[in-house]
Amino acid sequence: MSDTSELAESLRVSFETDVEPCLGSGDGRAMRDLLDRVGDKWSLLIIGTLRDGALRFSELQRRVTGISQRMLTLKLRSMQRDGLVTRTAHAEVPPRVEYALTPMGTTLLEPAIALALWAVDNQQAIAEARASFDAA
Amino acid sequence: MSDTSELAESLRVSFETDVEPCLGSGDGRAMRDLLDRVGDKWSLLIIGTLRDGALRFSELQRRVTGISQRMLTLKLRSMQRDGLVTRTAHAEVPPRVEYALTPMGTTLLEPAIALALWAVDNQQAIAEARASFDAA
DNA sequence: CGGGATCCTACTCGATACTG
DNA sequence: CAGTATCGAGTAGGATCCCG
Repeated sequence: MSDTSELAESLRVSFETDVEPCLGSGDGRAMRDLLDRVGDKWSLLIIGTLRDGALRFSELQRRVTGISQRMLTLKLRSMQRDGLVTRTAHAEVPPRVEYALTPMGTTLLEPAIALALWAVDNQQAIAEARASFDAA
Repeated sequence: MSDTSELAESLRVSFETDVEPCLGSGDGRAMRDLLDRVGDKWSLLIIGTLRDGALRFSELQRRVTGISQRMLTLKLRSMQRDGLVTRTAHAEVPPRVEYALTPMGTTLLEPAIALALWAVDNQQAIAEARASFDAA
């Protein structure tokens, strides 16, 4: 596990000019916008599911366990609007619609994976912290 | 900008065993837990604000623009429970309470910064994608 | 100063039913 | 198959007042 200083050092030049106004103090517009978009229950899971290539609507719904038809529609529409996914409708019977990540959507995959790894690495520590906190 | 394959390659060993069940298909328990914790409107902004060291409650509220007293209290309590921040109350008059990141909270800073940088880098592209989508 | 207790609103999300 | 439409419950989050 590398500590934060390594990354922080490599990012020092851009850190104060770019991150300061968005992650830390101030209004954090960019960060808040991002969280409004993909900080919800499903968006990152959908993006993760699309990482291997295009999928049709029903296949997507089968893989993202528990998502309702409605939410899948809504989230896909929103992500399409933001330029994160493409929607390709094939004029056939029965209809076939495929969704895929755009180049920009793919670049989001990188920090998303980093976050997912953190989640996996620390989920047990968090559970323990929780338990000991609740004991008091 | 590096594409995703570089990181994906360096993480290949753990990717399928660790990320697969959480970011992509399946129930995505770890990822969902993480989003439930820090995927809200304020948590990551608070963590970002604490990156330079301990701050008192009122100072925190002044820096995280727009947060209500209530939400700051709630989020800090939740993050303390999860072992992400520490709360130190000094027995003085007037009372002084300081919050700081735990080591685990600091490690979360790393992927959080990566995400913040992505947000900054892509906010304009997203705004443009939105505009052109709405035009149709 | 650093909260706790309440009240209230707006929006999210799920379930269900219907359609091209 | 891939949606759209509608309803209803739950909840995040803001405003306000009070307390040690």
